[in-house]
Amino acid sequence: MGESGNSRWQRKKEARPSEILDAALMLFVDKGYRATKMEDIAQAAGVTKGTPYLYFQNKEEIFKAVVRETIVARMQAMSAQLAQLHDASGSQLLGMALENWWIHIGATRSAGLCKLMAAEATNFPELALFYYEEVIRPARQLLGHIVQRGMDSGEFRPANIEHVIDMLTAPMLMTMILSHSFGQVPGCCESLTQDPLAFLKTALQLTLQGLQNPPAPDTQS
Amino acid sequence: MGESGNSRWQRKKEARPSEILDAALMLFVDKGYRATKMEDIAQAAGVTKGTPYLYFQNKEEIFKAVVRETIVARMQAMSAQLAQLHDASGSQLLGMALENWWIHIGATRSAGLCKLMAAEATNFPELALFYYEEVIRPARQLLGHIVQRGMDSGEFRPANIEHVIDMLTAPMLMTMILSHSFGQVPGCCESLTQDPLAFLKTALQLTLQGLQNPPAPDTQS
DNA sequence: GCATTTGCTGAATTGTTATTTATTAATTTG
DNA sequence: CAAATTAATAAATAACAATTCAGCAAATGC
Repeated sequence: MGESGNSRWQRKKEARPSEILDAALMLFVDKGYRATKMEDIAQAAGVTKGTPYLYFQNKEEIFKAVVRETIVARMQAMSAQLAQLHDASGSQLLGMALENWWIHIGATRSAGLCKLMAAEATNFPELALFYYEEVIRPARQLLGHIVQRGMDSGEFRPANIEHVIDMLTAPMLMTMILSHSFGQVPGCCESLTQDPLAFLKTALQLTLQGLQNPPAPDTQS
Repeated sequence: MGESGNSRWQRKKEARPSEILDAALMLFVDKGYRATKMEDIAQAAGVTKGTPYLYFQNKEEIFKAVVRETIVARMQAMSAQLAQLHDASGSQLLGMALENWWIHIGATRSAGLCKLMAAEATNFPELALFYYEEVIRPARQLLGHIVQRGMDSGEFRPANIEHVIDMLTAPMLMTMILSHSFGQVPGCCESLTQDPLAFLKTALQLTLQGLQNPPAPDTQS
């Protein structure tokens, strides 16, 4: 098997797609969708310009494949895992859901894809729709089910479900977005939470505290 | 004075800069920084490609001017206004600060600039630094002072100031970002808060409730 | 080894866009 | 009203980047 520098290239039909997707993930997270050049992806994957087009229709399909292989796959695993726990309380389930999201997505490269989509949704509406259907809707649905069941069982007091989902979601989203935007720029770092997980836990506690049944009359109907 | 269609163009040395900035604001909010073409700005301002270069060095300077004329100017006004109120409680001040931000920035086109900066910070680090110094740092400092004073006076219990700022900020940021990303894409709208101000008020109540002095031991030191 | 297949290359094509600058024409001035 | 001034134009420049495709060379089979 030829070493690097020996023959001009290697034939690797099987390995190419995942090599290309790995390279693409890295670059998309680093530079965003538009700013990532096909040639850069090719080079990072150890091939030349034309090769990615032998395995994927175009840049857009590469992006979709990356999202499927990372975020969608992990979401499904998390979802299945939570579905097992029929005896856990709503608070416990929400805590697990958010902590899992943080561990498997928020704290990984994939979080960069979440930021990327918020960043470029308007310029690439087809990608936005894809991401909405595959990621945002299922994720919100999962949280919504947990909250709804908690309200039905009397664990949580009645409240606007969408607002509750937004509240559970906002700290996570902000953390993912900031750490992949200003957090990457030298000189802007001061404003970044040094310990994201601690912040997320605090935020969750606060929201759950306000959601618990007895207290004050404030959340919308 | 020639009407439109009469002579090929009008000379308006005084009015040009603001016409150009108005057009630029609209387009930046709509398409983002990179995707906004100088020629589009020119056309929207009723001039041709070359003209903006007579009044501004380049695209970057146009963007900075837009941010100064909108967000920075309004922040200074809000800041000055809050500085007057020496008798208000911390909760009141925070409520006013966030509601003002929503009214004067969050609910206006300017919110699109906030989203834009989060979106493109990594590709345009110089702009990111400018925005950080002119907007993010002052805004966080203002909130930080209010929270600090509230903690000193005993109104708020001790907590990690940066975390509190993040918590106050996250719902606002998320609302501004989502409404200018997925919120603009037909088909993604379902997930958007229909009544952002109601959501923001709910979120603030919840955070203040957790910050008030007596209760449970949860926020970090 | 030789012929065939096919993974891969890289030059060419097509399209985009920030910025410069020579030129044009509205306005001003004397 | 004819110079002089200068706001504005628009063509040219200089990149850059997605995608295509004719041809090359690594595998494979015989």
